[in-house]
Amino acid sequence: MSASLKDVAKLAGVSVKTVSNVVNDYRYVSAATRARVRSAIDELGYQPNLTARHLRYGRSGIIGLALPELDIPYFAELAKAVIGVAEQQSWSVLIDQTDGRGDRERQTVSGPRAQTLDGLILSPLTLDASYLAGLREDLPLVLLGERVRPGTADHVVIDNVAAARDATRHLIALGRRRIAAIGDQHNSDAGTAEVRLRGYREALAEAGIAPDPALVLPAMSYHRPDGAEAMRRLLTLPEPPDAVFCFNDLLALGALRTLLSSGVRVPQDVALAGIDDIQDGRFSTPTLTTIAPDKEQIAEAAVTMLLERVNGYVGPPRELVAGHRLVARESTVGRG
Amino acid sequence: MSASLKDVAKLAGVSVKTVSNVVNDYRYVSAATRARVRSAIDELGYQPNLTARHLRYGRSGIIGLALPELDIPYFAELAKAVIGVAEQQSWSVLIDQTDGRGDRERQTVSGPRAQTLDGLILSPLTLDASYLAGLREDLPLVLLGERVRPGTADHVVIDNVAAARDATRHLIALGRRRIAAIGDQHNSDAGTAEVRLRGYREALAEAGIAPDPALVLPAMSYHRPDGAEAMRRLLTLPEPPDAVFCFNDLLALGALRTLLSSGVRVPQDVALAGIDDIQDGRFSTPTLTTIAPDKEQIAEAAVTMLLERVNGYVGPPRELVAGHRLVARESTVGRG
DNA sequence: GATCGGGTTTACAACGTTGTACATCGATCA
DNA sequence: TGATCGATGTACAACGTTGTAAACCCGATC
Repeated sequence: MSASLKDVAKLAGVSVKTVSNVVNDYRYVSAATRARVRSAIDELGYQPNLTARHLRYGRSGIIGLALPELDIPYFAELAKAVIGVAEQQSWSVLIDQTDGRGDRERQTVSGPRAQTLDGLILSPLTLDASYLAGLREDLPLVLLGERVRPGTADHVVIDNVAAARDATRHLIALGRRRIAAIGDQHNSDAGTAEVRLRGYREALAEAGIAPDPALVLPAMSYHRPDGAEAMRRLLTLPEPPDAVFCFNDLLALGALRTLLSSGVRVPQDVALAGIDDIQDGRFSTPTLTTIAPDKEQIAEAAVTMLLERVNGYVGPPRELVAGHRLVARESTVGRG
Repeated sequence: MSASLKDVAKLAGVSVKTVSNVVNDYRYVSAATRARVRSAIDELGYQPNLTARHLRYGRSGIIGLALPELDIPYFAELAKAVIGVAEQQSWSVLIDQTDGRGDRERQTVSGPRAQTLDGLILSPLTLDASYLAGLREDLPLVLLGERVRPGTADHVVIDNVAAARDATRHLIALGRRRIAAIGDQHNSDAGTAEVRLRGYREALAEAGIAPDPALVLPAMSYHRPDGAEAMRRLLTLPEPPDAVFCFNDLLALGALRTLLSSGVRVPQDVALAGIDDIQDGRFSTPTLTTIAPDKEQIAEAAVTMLLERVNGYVGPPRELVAGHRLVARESTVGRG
């Protein structure tokens, strides 16, 4: 058992509250008393019991971070950043993995575990409207990503239309004309897939390239095997693409695997670009051209907005658009 | 504010304790009362306040997982598994990133944040003896990995000597004779590096291959750039290796990058193997031969051992050796 | 008809903390 | 000299929960 205020008080011969006052640097404690209490604290190795504090304050000091899976590099890197930022402000982060399943996501936001949280940063995959219904109505919430109707909660995004457009423009600028897209998803509207698809189409339109529906491939999820599979199908087309834009880097790495093991040269035969700038893409061969979202900024903004809400800020839902930039690597421009 | 027992009690016209009894399925509550309380609970949407419970019980329901960095795939995959197992038993996991720095690790185990934890799973990089001194002496602890003198706490490992030996044997069986090792670390004794180096040497000795010190390269840390850099140096040797065993997969992926961008063929010119079986290695080109530790088993064992301690088990420190197996892929055996 | 016993319910205290209100004290001021 | 003031310290209650012990009620027992 660790020492409590009571133990310290007894040892120092003062009241419990006085010890509490010392611990909290309350102004009106005489130097003598303070010294006596301090030494008692040291002697007993007292550390305040955070659980009791949290009960008293009606807060837990813990925010939740709900994301699909930690072994997806983008989310791992994001989690790292979020934890880092939160830690700087003495907040702890509890990670919940939703597996991208709607029921798990709902449970996360409404289950008893959510009860302990002072706020939640949610990076949903399947978020629909019914979702927010289950919410503790007083739980501060920040949403990450695009799959949300604006106006439901604070959220942090990147401009996915622009990101996809930038990537596609880059491929066009290289002289490619048959540009495929991997990562379409039919079921979800207003999802990431839709906006990235829009950006892709806009870039094609700008360049006066007629869109070919056969070049737009769906992906069940956004993992490497999905990209590999989609690429296999693209290679069977009578007229295969000369460039592929994948809606995230994992899909691109999967596609890359298929290309290389099929003897297709990248980027000579097919140029390849993704989104996320995960670390793997910096060490693949060829290295992967990608759109790099500013993850630090995203994490920083998410935590900041959330803590503002936790601290009582009220106001209409806010949206922050974090920056992104094109990082051209070997998979499109070859070896410099 | 969410409803408390008191609110429910008032609505149902019973005492607070009776509501508590209903919530906890206490035996002696009449059917009528129970029904009345239940409906009051539903009406108010009552959910127990876990913070208060934890205070009452002297527990937080939260275990810590301290690891170097989440963006290292091995740790991300491990974290995923640990969180999954803990969740099944209704425990929450709080992740702490130590960055592999000793001071951060020490802070993790002794700082105020540790105060809230019921137990800690620690995967240290620089753990030394002074480390455990700062520990809350009553904090249940499970250590992961090898960098620990046995006898200090429960810990879960794989047989790193055997793992390294298996990988090296595999390279030898392919007919390679100049086998390099990347990942040596001088400063730490009894660390992962040392045991893996030992396994490597044992396998060489078995095969009657004279060890060449020039083929053993250190790595500052175990990230991709370290592997890439070490490989660069190996390639400058008058007699470069025909195989490389890296002490983890990230080093191997870094080395692979260097090899391929130098025009060296893998595995024809140089065969390559790592340890960890991270997902990247299944989609690199060539795919990466590796030693796969049973991460599920590790996570399962760590959580189980920890919760046993939390639940009062006392006894001498235990050690569990989790399984591992060789996964031969293209980087050694080429394309099947 | 008083006693017993078991089911059922309740009041109270406690986990460790801090806000509020009040008590105490010495010094200052009219 | 007595009132006032600020500095310092304290007792108490409360956050929401549950263990303990005791109270209550009813039917069965003697």
